[in-house]
Amino acid sequence: MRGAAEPLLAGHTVLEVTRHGKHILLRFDHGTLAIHLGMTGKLLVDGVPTAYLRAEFVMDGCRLLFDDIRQFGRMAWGSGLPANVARLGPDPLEISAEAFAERLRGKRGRVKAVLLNQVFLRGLGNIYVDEALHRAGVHPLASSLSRARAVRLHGEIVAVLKEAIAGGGSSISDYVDTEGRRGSFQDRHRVYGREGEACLGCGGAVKRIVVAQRGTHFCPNCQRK
DNA sequence: AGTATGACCTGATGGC
DNA sequence: TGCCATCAGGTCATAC
Repeated sequence: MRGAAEPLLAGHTVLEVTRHGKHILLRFDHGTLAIHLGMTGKLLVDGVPTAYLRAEFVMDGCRLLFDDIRQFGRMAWGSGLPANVARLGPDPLEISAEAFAERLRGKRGRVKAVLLNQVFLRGLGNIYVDEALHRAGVHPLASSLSRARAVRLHGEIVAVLKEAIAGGGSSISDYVDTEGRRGSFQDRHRVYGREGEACLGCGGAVKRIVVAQRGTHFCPNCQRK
């Protein structure tokens, strides 16, 4: 490895690669390296280094590059899990609908802000929150949901994540996988980035507001508080 | 506990 | 043509 973590990792072996929320975990025999891609980060296998190279992992058989134009990405190390990773909430694909509903019931505040909070639920970013809320018919400013609506929301979160993963993710500008391939899910966004365009459900105009300091896209007709 | 604001960072975009 | 302001978003620090 070349980069800040070189003395820590030189000579050690990657035992396993997993995902934890938005973090990619490289497990070693003496601890775990968590990599967060931020917005524009990329992990590239045998890629071409750019001016934005953050780290290079030189391994038997390949080189793994951590490239990040905007430099919002970060790496963290822990002898177990890094602390900022260990404190994250449950994975939406693992928690049951009932447990999700119960967890949401204990939260006050706007549902969009709650879903973006990685300590509440790990892995959802701005795009997928907007998409899941639209599918579930829930207004981003809703502040308390019935149990039935919470269960439905969980189902739509799971559906959106599974479809996005199957589509290779959303490549708005920078995202590519380790082979440099763009995702296709951006073509299936129903509200995100579609301000002023027709809602695919009712034909009305998609509206954009700011919630929790994030651009928020929704249909005022299909999504209720 | 919630909400808001600014900082970080660079490229794309629009106005003049 | 070119300069400048603005925007995009994940997380964290800080303040109310």
